Amino acid sequence: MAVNREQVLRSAAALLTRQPTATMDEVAKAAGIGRATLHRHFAGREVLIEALEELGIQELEAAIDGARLDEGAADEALRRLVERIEPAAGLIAFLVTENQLFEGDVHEGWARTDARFAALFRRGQEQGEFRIDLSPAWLTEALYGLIGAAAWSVQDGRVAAKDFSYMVVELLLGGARRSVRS
Amino acid sequence: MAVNREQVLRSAAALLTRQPTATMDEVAKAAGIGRATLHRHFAGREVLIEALEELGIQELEAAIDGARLDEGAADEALRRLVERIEPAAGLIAFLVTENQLFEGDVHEGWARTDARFAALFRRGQEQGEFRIDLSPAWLTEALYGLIGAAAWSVQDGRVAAKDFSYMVVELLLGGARRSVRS
DNA sequence: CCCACATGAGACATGAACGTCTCATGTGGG
DNA sequence: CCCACATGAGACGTTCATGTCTCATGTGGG
Repeated sequence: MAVNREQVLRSAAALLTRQPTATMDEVAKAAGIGRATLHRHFAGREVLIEALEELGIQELEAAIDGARLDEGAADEALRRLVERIEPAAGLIAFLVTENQLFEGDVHEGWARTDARFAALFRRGQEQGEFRIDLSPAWLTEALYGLIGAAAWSVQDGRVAAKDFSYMVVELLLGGARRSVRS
Repeated sequence: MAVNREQVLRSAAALLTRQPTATMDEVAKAAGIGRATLHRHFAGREVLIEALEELGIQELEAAIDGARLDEGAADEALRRLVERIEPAAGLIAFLVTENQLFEGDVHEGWARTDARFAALFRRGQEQGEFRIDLSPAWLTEALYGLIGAAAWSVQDGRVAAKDFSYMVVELLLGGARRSVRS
């Protein structure tokens, strides 16, 4: 009887990832509930987006935790990270774009994840694994960008879904990893 | 007296790049003209976006032409390309996001530029400069993604504007260029 | 078994942006 | 100099999504 909040959020995330401009009515339909019920659980579109942001950050932080970024080689840690991010890539891409669109204050959680990403890149630089001429801040932004590009490409069928993790990690690592150069 | 269409498009591009959800009224204000006049030149928001798309593709193709992608080493060609794209990066990022949002048929121009990008990457692979385990299609998407990430980062002041070209090219090339690996 | 309560469907009001229209104005070209 | 014409300001009607409300319904728990 009682609506499963988690389930509603999941279906909303899935829909909005594909169709960011979807109506509250469409979100409700996608969740298999009425628009009124949707409003009873999420007072408005803004609240719904905030809840999705909460969910996305939660999953992102879970991925970071699970990847144990401070253990082992930095490139291996990055590999573990992207693999764990993949399931939430679509949602992350949606939220990043959403944050780009509206100038309202950003959720504090993003600062936390940004810092943890940057810390990984900094560690890699200090240990001599990553090149130092690309700042951790840029590498962090680039990671978000590549995740979004890959998520959209897979969604539109331009590239195979199974290659997601490989493509992102290999492209980013190749650029971030210090290599023999002339 | 007569409104300068080009100038209106430029200011609209500048505004929408920063604020993609800007109103027609805001676009008009930004151009220093009345909303009615804006409507006289661009029948509706959709028409305005189409005109901006035309402008963006035009600049992108001009950048591609100027970069002479089929001359010299592929990595140098890519370097020339990104340098010439930079001035239009914000507009390109806006248009790519816009295309991602709406499911309406995409402008044919994107297929042309995509093909020329992919051709460059393919040439690099065939000449042994670029690694072959990342498809030209993915490298093309990654290039768009990195350009967008860099444009937004610069816009928000997270990274320095002068580093734009260097950051994009170095990260993308490092990943695409075949390097000594274990 | 029965009632409380969450739900679904839909009506209704609101607000925002859009597109159209009118009219006064001022300038630029003939 | 004078008139045609593009412009600016704003009023107006329309559409669309949103948010609120009511009411009938059906189920689940006591």
